[in-house]
Amino acid sequence: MSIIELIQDGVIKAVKSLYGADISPADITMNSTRKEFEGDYTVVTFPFTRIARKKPDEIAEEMGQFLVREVTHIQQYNVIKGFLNLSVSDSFWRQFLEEIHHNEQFGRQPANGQKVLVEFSSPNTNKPLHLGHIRNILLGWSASQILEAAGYEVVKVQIVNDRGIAICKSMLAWEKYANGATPASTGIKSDHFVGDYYVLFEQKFQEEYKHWQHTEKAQALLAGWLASKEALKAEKELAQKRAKDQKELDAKIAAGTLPDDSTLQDEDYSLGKYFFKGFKDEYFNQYSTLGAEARTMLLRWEEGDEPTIALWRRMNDWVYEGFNETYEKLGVHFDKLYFESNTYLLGKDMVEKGLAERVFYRKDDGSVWADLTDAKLDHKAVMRSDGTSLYITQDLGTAHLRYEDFGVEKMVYVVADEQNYHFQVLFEILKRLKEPYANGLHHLAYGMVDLPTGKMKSREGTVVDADDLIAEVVEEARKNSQERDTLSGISAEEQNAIVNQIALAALKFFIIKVYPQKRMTFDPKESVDLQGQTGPYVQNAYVRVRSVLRKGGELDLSPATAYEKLEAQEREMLAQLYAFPELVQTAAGDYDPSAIANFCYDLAKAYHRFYHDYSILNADTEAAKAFRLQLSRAVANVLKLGMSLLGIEMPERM
RNA sequence: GGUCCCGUAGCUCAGGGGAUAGAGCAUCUGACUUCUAAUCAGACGGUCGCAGGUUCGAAUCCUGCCGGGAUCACCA
Repeated sequence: MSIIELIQDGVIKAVKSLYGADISPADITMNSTRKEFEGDYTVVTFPFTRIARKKPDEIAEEMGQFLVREVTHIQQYNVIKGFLNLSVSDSFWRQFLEEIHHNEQFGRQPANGQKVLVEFSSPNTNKPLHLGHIRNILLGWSASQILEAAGYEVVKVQIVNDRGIAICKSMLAWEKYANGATPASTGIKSDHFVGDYYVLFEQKFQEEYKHWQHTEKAQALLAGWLASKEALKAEKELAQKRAKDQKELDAKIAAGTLPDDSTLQDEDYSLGKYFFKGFKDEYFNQYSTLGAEARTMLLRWEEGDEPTIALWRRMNDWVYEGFNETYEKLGVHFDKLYFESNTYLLGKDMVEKGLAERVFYRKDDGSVWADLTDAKLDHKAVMRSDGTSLYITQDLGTAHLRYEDFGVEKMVYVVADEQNYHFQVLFEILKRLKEPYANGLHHLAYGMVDLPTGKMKSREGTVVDADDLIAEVVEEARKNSQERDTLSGISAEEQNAIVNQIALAALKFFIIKVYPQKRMTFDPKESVDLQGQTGPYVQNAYVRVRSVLRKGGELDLSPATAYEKLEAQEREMLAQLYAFPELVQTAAGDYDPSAIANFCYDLAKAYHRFYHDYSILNADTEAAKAFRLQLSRAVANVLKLGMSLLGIEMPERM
């Protein structure tokens, strides 16, 4: 039994013995004692006033006496305004520390025999990875590590969107404009190389589109639209948008972030522009030459045309090579990759099964639907009238395939919160199809990443590239490292490795510490901070321990048993360490890496303060010295494991 | 418009029924002959979006409103 359970048990007995009532652990409010008061755990006695018909202070007093008498490890108590603060005996903490200080895996739970699959990253192959992918990857990796620590067997996968019109655009642009250039011939990182051709396609297409807008055909279409009701609606919408933009601009000027003579002049609120913006897809599909060529290429790909497939393979391989470099820099890897080119036709047998079991119905036009209105969702199409698959059809099939591949009872999808509805629908359908893993599905949704200047928009070129960002934090860490001379004694190679560890700790911690479901603002300047509530701050606590342990050498730690009176700061850290295993379980249950990040920070903070206030190697007694070395080691172990659950490595020095 | 997520210090975020709401950044002030100062201590900074309700007790739970975002395709 844990000390917390012992106390709860004691409280239940106390209530029974003192007031003759039966309560359950759920009726007890217990927290760790606030720093400003003496004690380790606090029982709130207000809820018992009704049962005892006494004042909180009286209850606390009686209960405190009872617990000290009846619960072995409760040494003393004090009462403040109805709060019963309990102190755990020094010997309990000493024994706890004795048990864990040498255990580098303390906090890791034994295998629970369950298997979980985690899907994350899941990029498209037409563009390099960006900041949004980084949040996804870090959350996915971290969630995987946490689940593993909580006892699950974890399978890490991604689904790669390697097919479709987007990659065809890159392929076409490369074929038309590259003159045989390759990543090797240009020296450009290979996924960026492919992305450049995607961008080039969009440029050429825009040029073509602009040109077309002046043709008679285009002007006639515009004139027709201008006479329609939609144009009236659009006019209102534009007027509203203009007013809103003006208000924002005024606010910025008032705040002094923009010069007083700023205007909205550059913005085009004309109806013509509005129309052609909305008409873009139709133009692409019906009028554009480049659009026709790209669609032809997709058709050829679907027919299995050899040269097209060869080009597709070649360009996708470039992309994977580039992605792998980025994954390696981030320190993540996958157990299996699923490719949409293999899975996009899956799910049709599940549609059949669903029809047979009346989970789906067929409309007159042949399309197949699920009626989810009784689950407060809508009707959802799962197959087109021409018998082809939809996105969700593929997801149904892929889920089933994964179950066949791995026999998992849980599946976690790390996907941005814009797809919340999609996953509600997907999970509901899988439940109705009675898939065996249907109750173990979870969508780990996370909010978009904004920049201090606003949303990332590819059209405006404000997307933060993953590789650039990593390079930037490494550079910052290098500069900082050079300003100190702490690494002068070691090889350049080791220095590099450490600088990398520090840089990535800064970046990763900055992102993971935020609760996943929250939209977050990513300030590049703050993300490279190495001080304060940051990854390097936590690393530094670890490094301090390592340094002390190096200096301490092979000391005999057995005198620790003679350490008599623990300091408040020591007890605080012990209580933190004590809570770690349960935190791992909670974080796994909530799929919440930010909880681990915040814990690591709090523990590091407590250690930094302790380190400043007390001497370890020069402690007054051998007992204190041995005890503090044990404590330091335990803290280091937990920090190292905790941070590893976030995908962050700990350097030995920094 | 329906549904979902978010609103806490100037900024970035913790806390998710209990004590006087906490950190970091920024600003200011102190602490390195002593285990790594990537550290520590202090000052400054709050109508926890607003209004009701439940409760001995609400930043936390409920309802309504306001603000921000997402989503509501035989797209992915």
